[in-house]
Amino acid sequence: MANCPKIANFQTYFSRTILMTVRTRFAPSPTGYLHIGGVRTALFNWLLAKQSGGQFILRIDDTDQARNQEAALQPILEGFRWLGIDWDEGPEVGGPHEPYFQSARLEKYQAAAKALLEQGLAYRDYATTAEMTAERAAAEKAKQEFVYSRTWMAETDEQAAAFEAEGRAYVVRLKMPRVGKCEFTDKIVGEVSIDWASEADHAIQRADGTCLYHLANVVDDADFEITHVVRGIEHLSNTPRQIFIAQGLGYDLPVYAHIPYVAEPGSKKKLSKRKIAEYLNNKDFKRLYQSGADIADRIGLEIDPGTFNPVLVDFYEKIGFTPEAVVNYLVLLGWSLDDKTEDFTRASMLEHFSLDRVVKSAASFDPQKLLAFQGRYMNQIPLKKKTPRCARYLEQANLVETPIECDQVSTLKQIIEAAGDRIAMTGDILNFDDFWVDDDKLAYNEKAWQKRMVKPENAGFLIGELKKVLSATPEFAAADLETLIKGFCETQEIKIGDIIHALRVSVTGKAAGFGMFDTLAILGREKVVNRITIALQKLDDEKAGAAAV
RNA sequence: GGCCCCUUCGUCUAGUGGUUAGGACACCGGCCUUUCACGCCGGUAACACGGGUUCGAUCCCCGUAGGGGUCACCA
Repeated sequence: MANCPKIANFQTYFSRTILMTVRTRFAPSPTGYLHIGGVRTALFNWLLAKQSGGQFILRIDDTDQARNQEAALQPILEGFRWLGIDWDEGPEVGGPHEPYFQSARLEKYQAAAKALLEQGLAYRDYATTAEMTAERAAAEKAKQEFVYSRTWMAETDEQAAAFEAEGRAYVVRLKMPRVGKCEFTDKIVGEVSIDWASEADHAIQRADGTCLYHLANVVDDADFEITHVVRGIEHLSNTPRQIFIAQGLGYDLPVYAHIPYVAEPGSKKKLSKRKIAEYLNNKDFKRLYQSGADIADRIGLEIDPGTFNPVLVDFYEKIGFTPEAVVNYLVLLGWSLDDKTEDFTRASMLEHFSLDRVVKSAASFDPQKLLAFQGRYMNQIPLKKKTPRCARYLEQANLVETPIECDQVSTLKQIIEAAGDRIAMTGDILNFDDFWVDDDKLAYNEKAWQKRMVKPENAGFLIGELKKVLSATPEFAAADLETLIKGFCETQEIKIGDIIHALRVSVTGKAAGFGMFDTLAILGREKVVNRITIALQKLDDEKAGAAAV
């Protein structure tokens, strides 16, 4: 072979382009929500396929409910688009194996069921639901594994006719082996060995002729030429029966890789979107939720408990997370490259991802770490990109015109620059609403007001004096203001801290914010002076009121 | 309950038959500072337990405990 380069080349070519083309898939049900655990599974699939030039396929598992499917599908597709997880074949993009909706593929499944029936690998079962339930209950009562008696199994047309004469209808069940073991290698779990006998005779076709998940799944995976089935570990116990089906139908088996589920914050239970009320007891989860809820509230977004949920990706999009941050966080949830690398670009993920390094145990969702990634990514986004994103929130909160006006944009840019990493997600721009509200509508933080204005005896006097200086100065840039105010402090023989807190409350109403000189400069002389006047009036009124009592 | 899976700081994880068990987030302390953040410096903190095997086990084997998944005419 060594002296026969042509063949060697051919082999390389052949194995890369034909044998090794990786095709993976993600198969959501159109429920309307994209679960964060599901996204991670999809991401792993996507990475695995794309890193070697393969294809990632989106298939819609809607064998059960066909109603209102289009509406329920959109949020899922939008979520993937937002995250930059694109699909080579599937809804809206089509592909060579259309259709990609299971509801439209029934004939294929029925043909497969028929083939299994003909080979004696499946049978018509005429048991009623009640009879089946009774057998199951008996097994449970005896604390034994349920093994169907096959009393109502029909393997010949004569038997079938006899049951039908009794008015019975049939489902098609797999005739599972009852001896030996099903053995297969899982890329993550390792060697798996399960007794065939522990596999029930699972139904693959309903009485109404429609087919069930396991059959549809196997048929589609083969039809779509899926090479790697990467899915949640909850499917591990489904694998033997799917192998049984695939072998019965003469398919090549895909590579299986069962990844552990994403667990709840602070527990090892599977993360579930329904348990949000419970998760809200977790202080980190609550904080994440609350910061989102605050933003949603300010932009007038209706908080639908069904969708506004940190377990769903929708949530992050709505409050201004960066998709790259979410993806980076998720890729490290159950996978790592080495002992230190944490920041991954899409390219480096593609370069380094491998199933071999997927962790075997479940990983808890950690809102704090997600937030940390988000903060880091946000910092790297250039001002030019941040500005329009932030503007959207101001518009939605009616703090600026829609669309935002030109001079407002330049103010916004200054705010974003001055705020720096205080804006961790785009929606945080709403924390700086004080720049946009009318002077007489400014809300004052009561605690700060009391502490900085009311309690210090000379606060009013100092602010009054400062107002005179600020009114008179020709320059109003941050650097000039710093010199001016420091000079003012020297004149008054006070420390800068003695005036600046009172000043901040007076002009922003808040206890904290970014640099004071920046704040003044952005606000501009007119607003600053005006707000000080209003604040001093408020102080006077309150003192007069207090004296009267 | 049957079957299957998992177990390293609070969390995500790295790691090896001999390491001061590494990193990140969080937390605590300090510095910086007009507040809040950031940043910088430092710190606390883990191999579930019990038996083996071995000169030596976090690492290999067995068991125990704990946690979890799954047992549909759902997907």
